[in-house]
Amino acid sequence: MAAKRVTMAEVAKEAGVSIKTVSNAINGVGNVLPKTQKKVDAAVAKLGYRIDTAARYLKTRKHQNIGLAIGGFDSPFYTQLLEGVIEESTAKGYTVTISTYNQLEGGVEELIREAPYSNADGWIVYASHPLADEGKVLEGEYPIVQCGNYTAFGKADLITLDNRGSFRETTQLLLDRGCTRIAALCAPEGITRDTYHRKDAVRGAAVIDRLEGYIDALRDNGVDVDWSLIPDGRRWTMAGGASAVDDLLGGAGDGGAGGSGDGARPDAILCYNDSAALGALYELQLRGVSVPGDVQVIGFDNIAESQYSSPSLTTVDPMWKDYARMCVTRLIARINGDDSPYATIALHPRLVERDSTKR
Amino acid sequence: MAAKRVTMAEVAKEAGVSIKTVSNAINGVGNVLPKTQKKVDAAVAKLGYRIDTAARYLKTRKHQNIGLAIGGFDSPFYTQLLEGVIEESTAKGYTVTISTYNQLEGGVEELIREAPYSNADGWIVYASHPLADEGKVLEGEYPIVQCGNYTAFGKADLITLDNRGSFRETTQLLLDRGCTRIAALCAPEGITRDTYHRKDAVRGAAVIDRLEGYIDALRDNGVDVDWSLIPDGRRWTMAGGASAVDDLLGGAGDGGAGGSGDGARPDAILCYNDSAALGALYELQLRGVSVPGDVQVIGFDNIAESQYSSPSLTTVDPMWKDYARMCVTRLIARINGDDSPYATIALHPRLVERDSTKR
DNA sequence: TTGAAAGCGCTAACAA
DNA sequence: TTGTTAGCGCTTTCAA
Repeated sequence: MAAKRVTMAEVAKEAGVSIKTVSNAINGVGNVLPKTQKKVDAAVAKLGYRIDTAARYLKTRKHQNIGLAIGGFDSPFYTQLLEGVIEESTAKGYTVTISTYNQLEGGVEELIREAPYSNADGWIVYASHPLADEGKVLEGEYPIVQCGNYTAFGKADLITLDNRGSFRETTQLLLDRGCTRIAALCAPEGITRDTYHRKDAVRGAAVIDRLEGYIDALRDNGVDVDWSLIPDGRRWTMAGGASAVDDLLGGAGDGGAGGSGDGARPDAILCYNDSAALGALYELQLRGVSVPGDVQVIGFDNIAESQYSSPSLTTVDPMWKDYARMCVTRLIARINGDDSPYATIALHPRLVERDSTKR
Repeated sequence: MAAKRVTMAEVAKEAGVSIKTVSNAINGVGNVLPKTQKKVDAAVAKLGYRIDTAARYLKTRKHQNIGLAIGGFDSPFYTQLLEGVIEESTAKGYTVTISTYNQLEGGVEELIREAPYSNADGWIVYASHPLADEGKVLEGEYPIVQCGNYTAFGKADLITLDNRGSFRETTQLLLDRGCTRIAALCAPEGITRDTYHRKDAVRGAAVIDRLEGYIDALRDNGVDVDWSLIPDGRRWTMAGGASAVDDLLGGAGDGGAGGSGDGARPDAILCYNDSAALGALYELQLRGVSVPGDVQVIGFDNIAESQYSSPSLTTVDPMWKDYARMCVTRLIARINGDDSPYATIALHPRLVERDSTKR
């Protein structure tokens, strides 16, 4: 169980130098003569010495470990964030502790409050909703980097995605290619022509941002928003996407409510995620609608399945690895004393063009 | 950055007792008079004291942290394992360190070799292939619990899934319901009627085990194995499942090699995972084959999408939470000195019946 | 039942 | 450039 047996003292004895010299040699601190370094290195190798990080912490107050907090694992995105965080942290000499807050009574806030007592030098916190009390819990000297689609109230660095800009660009691309009836799947529950002005009441910020980007582009181009092309309240799943298409094309749904379908058929469908897009693809083909011939389809997320669908799905890659890398870089800077003003960093996703859109 | 400011000494002073007493009171060790306990509790609350686990480790050699090692995040299964491990560990007062070994030059073995020098009291290692050197790296006194579909060579506890038994039972169920032509999707690359006897050369143990369970059941019932019902070498993806169905029904494939389709159409399709099953479902319906009317379909994994497909997918739930719980329980026992003989624990999955099979 | 003091493995002043 | 020494915050003998 106990694993660290060889101590610095033993290495020092073996090398015939003092403990301090061993410490210096190992940490590359101060000036150590090449021969001394060699003697130490040899002793370390011979004895199989490994530094005891917990003992080192007692003096340095640094664990060389960073924490990642997420709600749970309900979105495939978490996995990618985690993967990126592990890679980047490992590369920078940090280990990773992971914790979920969905089952905690106090939620994220409780986790953040407990963070200083963990064995992590700082935490990356993915917030799945705005923090309570205007992010009061972020105040303090403990390094926290927040990420996700909600504000950090200027009380911590925030890594986020440019959802709005991304959807605006994607919509613009379709417009540039001559599409005139671009559908957007799907608006949050209850968001329709009549309720759009009350959108602030909706908590799913990413959805709203994406919808706004879509609307921005239409308006930029003098195109009126046709709300019959924006079905609301579907889940972002294959079934949700399929049911929305069902609505748009005016057929009997397989689970969704009856739809409108008052206008002509859309010539493009912009989806809030890939699952919905795959469901849309499925439903379109079931009805004999050609993709991309009759309708072009674009997803968001670039999940693995999207490149194997038929036709393969054009989608927006959020570049989670870069996202994760940014979180880690920012956090480590803070851990090392960076006290520059907190910043919001909105990463811009990249379009991955495949067969579901025309060339 | 440094977070732990209040020390035991301060608590002792505040409570008017000695450090030893505070230690005893906090850890529930020895006999502490109720009044003394109260005084200490009050001081702890007043000062906001939190024990410094790193300092405690110096004496106890226990980090109260367990490590989880996986290759990467290429399978949704990893996420579920991780989630279960976090829940169970947290419940037992352990934090979780996570590490991936796919990018390590030395692979799992390297990670296991380094494990004793980490800040974890033991590691749960998911092996995605048999360990080199007959698991030699497992020898030593450091607690490791292996999990996954490969042997631990009797050198560590192994948590695994009863893949063979599960497929046998599922096949039996279909037989009991009168199915006579049950297809199995998909055999590993190169495993056919002619090469089956050489199956030991194949490294994907889970696949072979599942295939054998299927064959077991057929033989138990005196049914000959019809290899035209066992397409080989597909990826376990939607596309792979679709292409296999394409083969079985004798059409032009969308990526797979040309198939046989020499016999009558299958009346049931048993899939090695849900993704393939969903692809099969898709392809069957595209061809106007009714599910479950003409063909019953069963998946494996119980991924989220499977309950939203149409028809909803009958599948086998590996019960990852229980699996994870078992890993943690076993590891903590070992950490606490359990030195009973190493055991292999094969968990039995549970059938989740939905609409893709008849009632 | 509680206290005093030593020491876990390491780093960092301070000396030499 | 290297050695000596004093702790970091905790647990744990050994006494009281």
